[in-house]
Amino acid sequence: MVAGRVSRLGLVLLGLLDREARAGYDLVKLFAETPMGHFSDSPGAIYPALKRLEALGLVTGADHDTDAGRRRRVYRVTDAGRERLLAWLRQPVTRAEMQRREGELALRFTFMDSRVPTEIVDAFLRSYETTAIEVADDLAAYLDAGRGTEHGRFTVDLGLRNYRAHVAWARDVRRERAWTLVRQEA
Amino acid sequence: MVAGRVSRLGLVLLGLLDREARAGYDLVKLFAETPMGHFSDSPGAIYPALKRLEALGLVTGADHDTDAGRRRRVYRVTDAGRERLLAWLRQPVTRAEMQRREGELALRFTFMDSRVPTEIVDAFLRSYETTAIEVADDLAAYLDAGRGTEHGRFTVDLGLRNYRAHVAWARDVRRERAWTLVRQEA
DNA sequence: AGTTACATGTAAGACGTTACATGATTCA
DNA sequence: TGAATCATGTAACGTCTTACATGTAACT
Repeated sequence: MVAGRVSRLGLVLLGLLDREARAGYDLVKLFAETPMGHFSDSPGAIYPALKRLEALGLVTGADHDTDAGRRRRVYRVTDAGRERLLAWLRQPVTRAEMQRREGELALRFTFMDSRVPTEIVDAFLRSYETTAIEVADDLAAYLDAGRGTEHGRFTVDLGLRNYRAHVAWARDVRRERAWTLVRQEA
Repeated sequence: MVAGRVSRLGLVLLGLLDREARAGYDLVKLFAETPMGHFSDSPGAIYPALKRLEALGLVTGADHDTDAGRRRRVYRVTDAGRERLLAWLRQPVTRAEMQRREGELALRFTFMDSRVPTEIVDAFLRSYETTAIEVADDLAAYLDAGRGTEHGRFTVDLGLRNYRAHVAWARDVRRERAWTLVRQEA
């Protein structure tokens, strides 16, 4: 295990690079275009993040000269980087994480493709669903208790609706996965 | 208008202090207990933020000695602070804001209590609903276009469900507001 | 007497935002 | 030739996180 923290942006970059080797500029464009968990599409964030990943030995950058002599530094994930990425994906779903950083969990799911063992994905979705249920129950209890201001309660209600959507999502994805697994076996 | 940026945490503190004068410790506890848009309940964030607000002249802190000689620095919002808070609440709802910082908008609604003119609250909810519809439509279009990986599409689907919940929420809140207004007139 | 809760703060470090700088290439 | 795009970076700045420090008061 490599020492040193990796920021959320770093982990996302790791996930993207694991799929396909890319240059920093490609990633900048990618963030600007895709409607994902909204990250800084600013080079001032991405280039330093890539350098940090390289310093930790999680990615390696190689200067490729394109057809036209333009320099491009293409990064690819190392074995240690792949390990680190998997460690991130494998992390259990906690309430703290779900409440603190909405979207980071979904992001993890995004990177759980064919390389990740099915059991890990299943475990993720199961714990995602149960955790979302817990959080939703908490919010519902808060509303039942009748605390907070009127608008504060409305805001909590919005959170509650969101978590219910999370629950339904996890359930639906699991269902769809079960369905495709059955089809594959047939 | 006071110059100088105010962080999101700063704005939240401003909103809370506008309601009721409090000491830093009260705010620390508040964040630790309430299930709101998840902020750092760490003193290392809150105390400096209060000092920044004070330096900008948006709040004033006064040392009160409690019954028992324990020192407590109680902060209250100044006129300039109230102005700044209102300016924040009045800001139009933009797509960028909705996509970048989920929850900040809901936070704004939380602080729109009786002091805020009804028209502003109505305008907020209306633009909130239309903006959420726009964003949801975008995500739906992305899914229709069939781009992205399988799991990436699932993640976008989660986002879509969330935005649909936002739309429904805004609609319901508006409806309920209309209802209570009718009751008040009767 | 020792632990918990009250209450305020500082210091180090990491990270992201914004803005700027640089230079090559392609296209009008 | 000039503008837009490609492509990589740096510097300043503010803010949050984590961890630590300090001291009082209440409870057991």
